[in-house]
Amino acid sequence: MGAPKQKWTPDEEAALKAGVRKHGPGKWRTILKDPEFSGVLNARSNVDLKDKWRNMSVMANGWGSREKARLALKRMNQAHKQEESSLALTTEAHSDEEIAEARLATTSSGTPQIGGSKRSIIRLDNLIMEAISNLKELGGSNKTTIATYIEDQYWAPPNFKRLLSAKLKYLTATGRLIKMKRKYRIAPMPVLSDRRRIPSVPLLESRQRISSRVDQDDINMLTKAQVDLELTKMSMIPQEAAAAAAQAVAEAEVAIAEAEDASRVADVAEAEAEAAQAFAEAAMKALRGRSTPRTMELSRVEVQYAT
DNA sequence: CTAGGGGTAAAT
DNA sequence: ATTTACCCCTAG
Repeated sequence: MGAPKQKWTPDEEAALKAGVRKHGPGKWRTILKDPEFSGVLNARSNVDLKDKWRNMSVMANGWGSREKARLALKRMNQAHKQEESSLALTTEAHSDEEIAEARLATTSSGTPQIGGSKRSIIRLDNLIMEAISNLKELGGSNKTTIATYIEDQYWAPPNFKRLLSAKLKYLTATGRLIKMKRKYRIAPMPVLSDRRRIPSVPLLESRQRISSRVDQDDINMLTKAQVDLELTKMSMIPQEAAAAAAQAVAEAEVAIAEAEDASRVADVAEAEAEAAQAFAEAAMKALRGRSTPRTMELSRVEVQYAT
């Protein structure tokens, strides 16, 4: 019964992801036949692909379709304050007997190991790290290369270049990236385990007594590309995300602009947090418009200076 | 063939 | 105990 097990290799996951990106979710058979992926996925069946995709989605979204069905929701977020006050995200009434709990769980798979209780969100950080390490360029990669990688690997918001710049700058300032000549390399991780011989990493130096808004959950950066999962869940997120993303992106843009202007790294970090969220949300809904009409208007006109 | 609902069992 | 991977089955 059960099955001996056979963990999915990163390659397979990558192939699956790529396949879905190319053919869209649900075309398992097609993906499997695609000579591009058949090499790696020849050991998997179409059903396996489906199941795997399901698992990935569940992880990433928290509500693929399975867990939500009727099983306990255990403990979930609890620190969602006021968030949807600006946009009336009416949970939509699908006129169903089913629970319409299809809201955007700000939870993500990060599993808030930190008591910070900040809204854990997808971080552009990981995307950048992944880009650099995947590019494997000796001496590092420059901004353009990184941008290109991320852009055609995922979906990038219109102001992505700017976000990336701010982000790169921030990462460099905090010592997580090393900038040499025009290239960025990943700094040797200080490691969160024990080991006091921390390399000469300037770590925090620019955050003097920043308000408590910015906390670092950045020490996260796992080896696995968790980001993949995040962006991989692109099923059909409610269009609610469109509006939210549009606004978030706009706000983040403004915030970053201001922060850059004031040369305050800390604020960039904060702005980045929101930008990352916007990025992720936008990515989810834009990656594949399968059943979603492109009616999403990214009106960035309703910017509100809130900070 | 695919989506999903249900399982079992191995890994962690 | 939870996750993860595989299987099975049924309705479209």
